Amino acid sequence: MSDASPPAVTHFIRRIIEEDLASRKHPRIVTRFPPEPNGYLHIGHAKSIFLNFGMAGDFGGDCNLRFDDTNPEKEEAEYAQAIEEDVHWLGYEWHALCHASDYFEQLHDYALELIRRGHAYVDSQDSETIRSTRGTLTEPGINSPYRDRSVEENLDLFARMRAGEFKEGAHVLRARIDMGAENINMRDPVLYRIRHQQHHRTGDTWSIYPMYDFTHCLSDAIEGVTHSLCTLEFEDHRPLYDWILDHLDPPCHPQQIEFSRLSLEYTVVSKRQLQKLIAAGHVEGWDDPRLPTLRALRRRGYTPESIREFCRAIGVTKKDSRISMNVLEDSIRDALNRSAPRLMAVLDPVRVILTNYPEDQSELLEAPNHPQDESMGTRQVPFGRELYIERSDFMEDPPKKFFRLAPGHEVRLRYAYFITCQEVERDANGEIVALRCTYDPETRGGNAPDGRKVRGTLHWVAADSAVPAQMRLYDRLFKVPEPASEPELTAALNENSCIEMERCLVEPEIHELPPRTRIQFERQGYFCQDYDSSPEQLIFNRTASLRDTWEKIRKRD
RNA sequence: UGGGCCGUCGCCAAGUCAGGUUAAGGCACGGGGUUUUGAUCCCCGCAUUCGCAGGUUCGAAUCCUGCCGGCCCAGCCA
Repeated sequence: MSDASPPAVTHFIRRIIEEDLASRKHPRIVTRFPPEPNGYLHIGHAKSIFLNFGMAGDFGGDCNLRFDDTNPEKEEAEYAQAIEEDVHWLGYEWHALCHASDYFEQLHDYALELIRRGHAYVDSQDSETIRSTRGTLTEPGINSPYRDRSVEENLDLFARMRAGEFKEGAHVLRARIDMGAENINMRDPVLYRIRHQQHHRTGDTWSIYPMYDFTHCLSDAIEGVTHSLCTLEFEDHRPLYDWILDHLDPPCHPQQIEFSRLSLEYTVVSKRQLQKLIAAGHVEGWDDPRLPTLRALRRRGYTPESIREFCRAIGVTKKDSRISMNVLEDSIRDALNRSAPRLMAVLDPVRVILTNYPEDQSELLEAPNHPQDESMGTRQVPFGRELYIERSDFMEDPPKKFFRLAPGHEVRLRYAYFITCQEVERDANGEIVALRCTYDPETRGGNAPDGRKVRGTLHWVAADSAVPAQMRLYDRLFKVPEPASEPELTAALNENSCIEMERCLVEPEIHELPPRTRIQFERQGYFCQDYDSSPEQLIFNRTASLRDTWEKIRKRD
């Protein structure tokens, strides 16, 4: 239980920054996390947040949160709000909260300058024509007939585009680069398009909106970003990023560096696919605990530090990769093992009657709240003649390696007594309704004075004080590691991704803990109360199960 | 088939730019120990080999050449 923070992981971006600082290329670094406010953040965004904010933090620089809000038809203030919350929840504070839309006027000035320098022109072809004249991967494009308009005409047309004189699609502003470029992004890319749409921040003041490529590099430059970190698919855009900055006089020329995006096994992160699952009712919403969105992980019980640890563990490279769920699970188990107080809860109860325990007697037994951390204190657990244990902890005809309860077997009830099963009671259908057991009064607390050992220790709750609860046991959403490449996404869904246990029982101590406390129900896993939970109707989400070696052995044999 | 990028253990990933003896670490897996959670924790094992084939060199995962495999790009999306 050391609290030494894990060593910083070295990677190529960290090394570039170290070199730039050492060479005094930059006295200090500035990064930015630039989401488009058109959806909720997910675990993939966490990697980028961790990288951008992490590098700034590690080197004493700044990281801005910048909304890349250049497309009014897809963006909403609601998403921006949620993104701010999620970044904060992950544990980060931005240096400045920025919006690309804050730069619309400056961007427009830069566009004017590009036109004056003869590097941009207004094209009046329709989008269909622009597409068909762009060429293909192997053939060059052909010049627009409007490519050689005079600067004056371009300026006039662009001004009228801004003034809203034209309908959408009538004209666009294009960079004048090279229709024969091998890199398709350099074939006179569109810089501005006409959109008569309400923008969530600028309202109807603009009827032209800048494209990503024009906006991003200049926004970075305006903010003094030194290292513009983005994912691999923008690699082909870097020449354009540099071209725009090289053909204007921006305050600085940031360096774009690309890294591979995160993909996780057994899940999907694309907005389109998540939306589909929600719309079809396969999950409850954007914060359904089975989803990889940050809101969902939070609801499920993941801690911000466990997600940061996950991001640290996976590293940063340019290699396409798919991370195993085990890594995510390991990070939350590690965090919660250290911090979660322990309690007992029985998910699928079977009654136990201690035939030799006095009627109407009860007592309180002391139990530590954490087996390795005494500072977490102890609690009193009520015990009595009638108890409940886990149905799966009893087998009438057990295999040899089963050292839980069985007829004639003696086991320990954790922090309580040794008990021995004497009799099995069944109802008319043959269902087990109760186990009649005897207890050994000499073993109070869980140790036998004569030194005899038992192999099994079971969790339990007392019948008259246990608190009813519902538990939701989550598992991977899909049954295949790469659902996104499945022909039919929904066919790959794991039908057991959420198992609701309705008749669970929790020891009464639960009422002493704050509702969002992440706890370990011993031998079961880590849980926390769901948003739907109330003191009258407790509902728990299982964040992660415990490692289960017995289950592994059982399956193997 | 144009351009860009990538290939080190089942999954991640150091190391590659400035070649130097037996290729970090994590997850997973296997074995053992401690244990009142079959949890945790601790120990041990886990790539004679770095996509493949040649070449340079006293010496190559690192340099050169040629292959093979994978990802991305033809939105007035980001």
